[in-house]
Amino acid sequence: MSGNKTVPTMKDVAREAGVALGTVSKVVNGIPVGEEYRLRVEAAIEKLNYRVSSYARGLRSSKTYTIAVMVPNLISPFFSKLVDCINRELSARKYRMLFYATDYDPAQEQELVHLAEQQKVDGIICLSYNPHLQVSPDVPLVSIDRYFGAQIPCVASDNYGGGRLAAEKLVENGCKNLAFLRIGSKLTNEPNKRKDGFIAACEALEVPYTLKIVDDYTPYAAFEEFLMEHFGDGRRDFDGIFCVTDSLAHQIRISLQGMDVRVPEDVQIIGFDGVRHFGDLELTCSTIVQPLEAIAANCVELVLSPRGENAPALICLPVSYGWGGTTRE
Amino acid sequence: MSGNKTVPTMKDVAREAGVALGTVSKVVNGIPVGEEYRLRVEAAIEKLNYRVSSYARGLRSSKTYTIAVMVPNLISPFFSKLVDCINRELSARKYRMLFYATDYDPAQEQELVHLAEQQKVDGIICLSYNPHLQVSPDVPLVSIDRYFGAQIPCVASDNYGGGRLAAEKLVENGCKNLAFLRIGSKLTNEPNKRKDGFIAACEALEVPYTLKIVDDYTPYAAFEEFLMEHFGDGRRDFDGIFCVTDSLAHQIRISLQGMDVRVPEDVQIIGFDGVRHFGDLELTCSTIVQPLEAIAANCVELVLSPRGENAPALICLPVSYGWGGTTRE
DNA sequence: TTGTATGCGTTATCAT
DNA sequence: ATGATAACGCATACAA
Repeated sequence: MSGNKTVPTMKDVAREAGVALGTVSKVVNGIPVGEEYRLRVEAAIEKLNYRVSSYARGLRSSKTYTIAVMVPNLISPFFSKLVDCINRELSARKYRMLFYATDYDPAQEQELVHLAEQQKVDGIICLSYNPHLQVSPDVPLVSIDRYFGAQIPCVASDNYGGGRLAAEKLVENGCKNLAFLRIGSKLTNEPNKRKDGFIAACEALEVPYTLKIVDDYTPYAAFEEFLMEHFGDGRRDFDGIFCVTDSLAHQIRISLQGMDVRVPEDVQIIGFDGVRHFGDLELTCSTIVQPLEAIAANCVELVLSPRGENAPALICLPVSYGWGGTTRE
Repeated sequence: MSGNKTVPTMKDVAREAGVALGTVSKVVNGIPVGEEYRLRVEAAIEKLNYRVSSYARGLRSSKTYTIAVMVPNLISPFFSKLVDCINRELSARKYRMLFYATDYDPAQEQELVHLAEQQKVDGIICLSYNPHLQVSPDVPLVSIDRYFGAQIPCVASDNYGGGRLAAEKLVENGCKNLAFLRIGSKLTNEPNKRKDGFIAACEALEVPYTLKIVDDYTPYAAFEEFLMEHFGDGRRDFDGIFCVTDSLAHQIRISLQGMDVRVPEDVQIIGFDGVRHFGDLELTCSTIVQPLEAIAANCVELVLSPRGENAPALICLPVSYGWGGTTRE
């Protein structure tokens, strides 16, 4: 016992094992070394309970095994499950996750990117709402759901296909008059394509449709009015509604039930995301399910792989329909 | 332009500003320095877009402004909201969050503690299911919901009071026959006190009660059987049920409705946690709400404050009742 | 194959 | 108040 109560360093291990510093480093990094030496070093490491300092290592080799992950928050079940999946994917590869929440604030997003750079992470995975995000070219960045340009890979669900699928399912279930309800950022991002796909399918199927689209700052009451207008006094203007998210679908369903409109008997509703009650129970509504595991896997794969020349600029992953009680069948 | 494409270092800033290295360091760290010099340094920092390397800083001063946070997963809305709150609290203090999910695996929890130590974090906040967690004494650790002993501060809700409150509310709402349903780890942890408080209140109020307690590995079907036994064939053995979590309350409600038992007309249900639909909409059931913001604030406060002699060993935070549709009133 | 020495970017301790 | 210099713990090129 040295009697010194400081945390052991590589030098301590070397002294304990009676070998040179470099030898310890090699053992720690899995570089071949004499069997005899290796055992001595391993024993010393065990005895001293030694751990490499990732700060010293990061300083020296600027490889930190850390990825920064940035989403608006962890309260929304969609985001939190996404981060959960990314974390699993990173853990499996022995990477650590530095987490940042942005609260949809572009300035904070920018700030966090800087923080992440300062932290010298090996890469950044972000779901950003800042269209002008400035990112230093020497830290790999992968974007989810927002296309920044060819130099920044973007991973997203097949939002367009999801919109089509929603319309097709509703029609297949007998709907004759459809509506698309959307609340969210006006910025061009991948989820906007949900509407495009929906419209395309409606037109292909020659089914009439109505759009109700409002921005983030519009109170939900705008939808209440819309519903009152089309379902008040026994009116049943629509028999199929596609909502841009499961969250909106949930709220619409509550509102309709408050108006004595039956779901799914009078109106069928399809949401988007695939959110489940308590994260892993039933779907909260019939929905277009986003493949979160696949999205996460692709993000991690992209952010860790050296930015090859032939790196894809946009990866679009297939969605699927999931029944959750708000449609027939 | 130096033409050098490497990231700028403090030395570069010093050269650019025509001052010494130490001066730059002082400016960066807010240590008083001549006005003239400060401006020159700040200009150089701006021009070169310089960022301190937290790895070099961590190596030198072993202060990393990073806290490791460890919970079983981010899928459960309770955990994800908890982590969201902790993250907010850390961000406000300019701390970063290193996130780890454990999947309830004790071995993995231990592994992650080691990783966190290696990472040389300034502290660890964890919600652990490993009763034998070994943690090095020189990294501050704060535990949520599990009391490890006087040397490790624990932050928890007033689970006992919550159990009492649940029973009292049910009785206040007219219930005559209560049941407590629990699924979860058998390990002694703070949430176990929910049952104790419930029982205490039932006995004080002289209301009959029944317990149905199973462990994590029991399939949910055990509860189906229990319900069939007490509510099948028109039986109504209980008119008030206290479930150990909102998640269980949700499942019980679904099962009961499938048996044509009306909630809350025939049976009132109270859960525990305060989980909301989509994180911020209505409560998923009538429930005992845990003060997550307060829990997070206390954890962060404790983990960052030097382990004083008079540091509390257990902080118990008040819960409240929230109506969520599964009780009358 | 093993040991030695240098430097990564900072901070802190000295002289100046 | 400012400038030079020595660590911090590790990886690696180089010498033995």
